Amino acid sequence: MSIGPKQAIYTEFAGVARALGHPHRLELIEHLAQGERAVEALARRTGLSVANASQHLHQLRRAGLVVSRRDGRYMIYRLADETVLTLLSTLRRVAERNVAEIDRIVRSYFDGRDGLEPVSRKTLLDRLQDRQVTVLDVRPPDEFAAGHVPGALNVTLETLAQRFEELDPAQEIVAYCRGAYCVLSFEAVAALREHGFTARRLEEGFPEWRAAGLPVETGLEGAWIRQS
Amino acid sequence: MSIGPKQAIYTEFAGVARALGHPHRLELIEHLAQGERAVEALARRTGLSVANASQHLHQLRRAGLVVSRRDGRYMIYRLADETVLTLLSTLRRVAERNVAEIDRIVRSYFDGRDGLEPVSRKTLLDRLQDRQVTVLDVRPPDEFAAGHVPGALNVTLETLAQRFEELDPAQEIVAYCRGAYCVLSFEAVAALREHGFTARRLEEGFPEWRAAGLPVETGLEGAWIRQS
DNA sequence: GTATCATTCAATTAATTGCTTGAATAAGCT
DNA sequence: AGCTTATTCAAGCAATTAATTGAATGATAC
Repeated sequence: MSIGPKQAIYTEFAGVARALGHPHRLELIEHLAQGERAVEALARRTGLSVANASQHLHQLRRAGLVVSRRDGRYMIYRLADETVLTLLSTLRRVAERNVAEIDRIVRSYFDGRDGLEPVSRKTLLDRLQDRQVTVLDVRPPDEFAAGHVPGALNVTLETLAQRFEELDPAQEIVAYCRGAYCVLSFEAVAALREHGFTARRLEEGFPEWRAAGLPVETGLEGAWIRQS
Repeated sequence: MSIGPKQAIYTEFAGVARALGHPHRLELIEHLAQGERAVEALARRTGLSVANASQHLHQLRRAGLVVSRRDGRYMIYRLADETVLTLLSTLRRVAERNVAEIDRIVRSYFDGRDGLEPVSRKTLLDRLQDRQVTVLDVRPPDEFAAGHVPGALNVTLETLAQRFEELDPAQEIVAYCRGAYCVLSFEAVAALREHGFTARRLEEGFPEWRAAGLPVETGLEGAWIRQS
């Protein structure tokens, strides 16, 4: 029995959805959202074996969500285009809204660490222009160097813990990292609050900031510490 | 080994994506986008066995994409909320843009039947207000009755073929049905063009029209035929 | 050429998915 | 109560998927 064109097209749509249907692949996409990466780097950062990462990347490529090119002996993967991020963000919104389990996980892991609403991109942009805020970027230095919110300080949880006194207690602090569910920004906010700072998280991560066309700064200038 | 909160949340996201990862479930959602339906009605319209449809609906419900309530001996399913349609629409956009196979299918099945760009919702709305257009709704009468583009005529391909002479050849015709890939609207446009009419498809279906907050008319008044 | 490194391929295993079939619930009708 | 209808459950089978392992390919460095 042959299928009609609608079924054929829906099969392709389903193929794309399936490609998003594994946590490891979502995490690979999260890393690719920071910039293009080779297989081994992705495997290391996600904790997957290289062969396993390679196979997941193939599935993403077959679905058209990522593309690859060879550079010497490295195979460089990157997201196919910016609509992939939009799709992921929509998936997140629908899931947060309709899956009770997500709310439960967020509460049990993060509650008490972040009782306040996260800061929206627009709010942060406004405060940034008035220099009313200190921004912390909790990602690894190479991702920070490839692009970050202008004026942001790049810190690890360790360096942060050692250098609280260098931060201005009068100024609100906003922390962000790769995406909405980065544990690091939750931890940073929790640590800051314990020390009496006013701290909140940015609602999403840096890829969404850049995708929204907001200003981006590159380089390692603000690694630590540039007080505004 | 235990997994962190991010992995746990990504597992939930992946679950939602997986629920969209089967053509039958996408088709079930397409029908549910027209309005709430009982299991047997969905099974009949999609050509699935009742047990099979029931199981697919359970998966959609587990993922939070649909909800159900009992009404007498019927179990009525409906989309969880309007964000589900947004997600589907985003999935469509990403897939159309990045999956070469979809372009191939569209060409081989539909090309020659629709060389022209489809009409956007906004364009149709403008022309509607100037009464410059005849709108055809190619869906079954019950879906038409539950809501349609104001002034649209509800036709089947059969009735259309018999009553070309009742249409005004001077006026452009726009046809639509459930979604972007409804074969019926392609067929209707093809038939109309063969008879010398200027006909195009609406870019998407009625659910997207309604979701965009555009005017909706209900009832069977325009079943056939109300010349403007 | 040989050695080395990054990636992919191929084979295997365990787990999951999709579908069918027939029985079990659940609600309404007479 | 008994009958009918709508839906779900449970068992079973074929097909697919995820992950591991070790071998094979492709490219650079010596």
